[in-house]
Amino acid sequence: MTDSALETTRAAQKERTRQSIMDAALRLSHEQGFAQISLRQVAREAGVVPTAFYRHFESMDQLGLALVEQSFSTLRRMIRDAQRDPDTFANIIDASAEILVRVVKQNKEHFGFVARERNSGSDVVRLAIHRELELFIAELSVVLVRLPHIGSWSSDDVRLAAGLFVRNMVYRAEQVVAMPDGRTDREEEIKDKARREMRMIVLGFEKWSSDG
Amino acid sequence: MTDSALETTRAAQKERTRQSIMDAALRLSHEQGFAQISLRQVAREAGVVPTAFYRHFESMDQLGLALVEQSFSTLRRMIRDAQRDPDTFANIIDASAEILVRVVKQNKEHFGFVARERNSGSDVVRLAIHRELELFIAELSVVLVRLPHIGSWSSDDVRLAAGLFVRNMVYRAEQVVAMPDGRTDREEEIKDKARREMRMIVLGFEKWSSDG
DNA sequence: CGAGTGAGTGAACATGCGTACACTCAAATA
DNA sequence: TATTTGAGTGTACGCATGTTCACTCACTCG
Repeated sequence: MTDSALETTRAAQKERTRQSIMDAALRLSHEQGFAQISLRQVAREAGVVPTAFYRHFESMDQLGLALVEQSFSTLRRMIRDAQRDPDTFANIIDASAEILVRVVKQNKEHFGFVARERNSGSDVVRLAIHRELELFIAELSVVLVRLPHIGSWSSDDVRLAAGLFVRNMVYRAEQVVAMPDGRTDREEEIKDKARREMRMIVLGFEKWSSDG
Repeated sequence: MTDSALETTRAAQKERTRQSIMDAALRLSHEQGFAQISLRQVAREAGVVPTAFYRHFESMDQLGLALVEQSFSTLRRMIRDAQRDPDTFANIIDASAEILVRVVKQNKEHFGFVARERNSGSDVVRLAIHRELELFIAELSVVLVRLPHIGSWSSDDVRLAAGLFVRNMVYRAEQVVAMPDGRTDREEEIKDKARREMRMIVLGFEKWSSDG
């Protein structure tokens, strides 16, 4: 009846199994891609019999949707933290590069999942990711519009700029995910490239607004 | 013995079958992704018995590599044509947007294949695509370096800029591929967005060189 | 405490898969 | 013309898959 940390109730045990299925799927996806893995593989990796899978998800597609949701809640936490950080407005570029690399490194499975499944796999998973990325771009637009040069732009232009930013961040996130664990030199290199790219884009912003 | 157009020699027939296998794979990939399709599906779609597949490719991976090669030869022809076109230097942005949409529309299967399989599927196909994209970025760098503002940059910066350009073009190419056939309004919209994005990036180029 | 619920089990199934093998029979070659 | 070659065939195999069904038995709740 209590909901303490070491819960042994039925509901808590079910939740634990559900999570171990999701973790197993994330782990296997990392090596083969979500669309390539089978229900039986997931069940095996999760230490559960294939039929037990159905107690938690009605199909692999539903599992995929759950993973999309979980991954993007990580992503949203990232942008929320970034907005709270006072450095963000002082120097949005360095702060963004820093936060990007740090958070992605801490959540490789989730970001890897989004980056990988964004353009492949089942339609339902791909569409869910694209919808979430659109939402993410919309959120970033709200942040951008408060920046010095951008306040006066059309909302269409802001969206376009936010899209450029997000797609570039997703690309660099992919590289962080692909990075071998020990290589902090590669990490600095990626951070530096992300920084320079963002600077190029932001410089474009400035010129854009002064032109028109 | 002659090599006329309607060749019926053994070698010509073999080539025809090989091509029909590649076409079948491209068609099926469009709907399910290359990694999801089976050797037997490909053979069936090509109108050939499964074992005949092995007369032409030793595995699905080898088929995938052949498709990467064929797709990129299309891409390379595109950039070569763009360089020949005198308008390109006069107005690189409008010309690029125009060429991008036109050529991608004419080769949806190939561009779709590259866009889709770039981040998924078998390791060997993914790595081959990334290598080819690096080559493509290198080629574009050679074009960029001859533009007014860029001549004085470090080669590292040129590469970075070329990367921004190529990744954005790949993204817009994806959209053209995903576009329903009749929708020329969507086509103009994509072209317009590509143009504005490239302008933003290029404006960044100008400021970059005046700052640095 | 005693009945009922539902997470997890284990056997069974039809299906599609990759690949091995022995084959045919037209075109190429000698 | 007689022989060789090799693209395409047909059968057969063992294996992994998704889903079904009847089951157990610990936990929940009246």
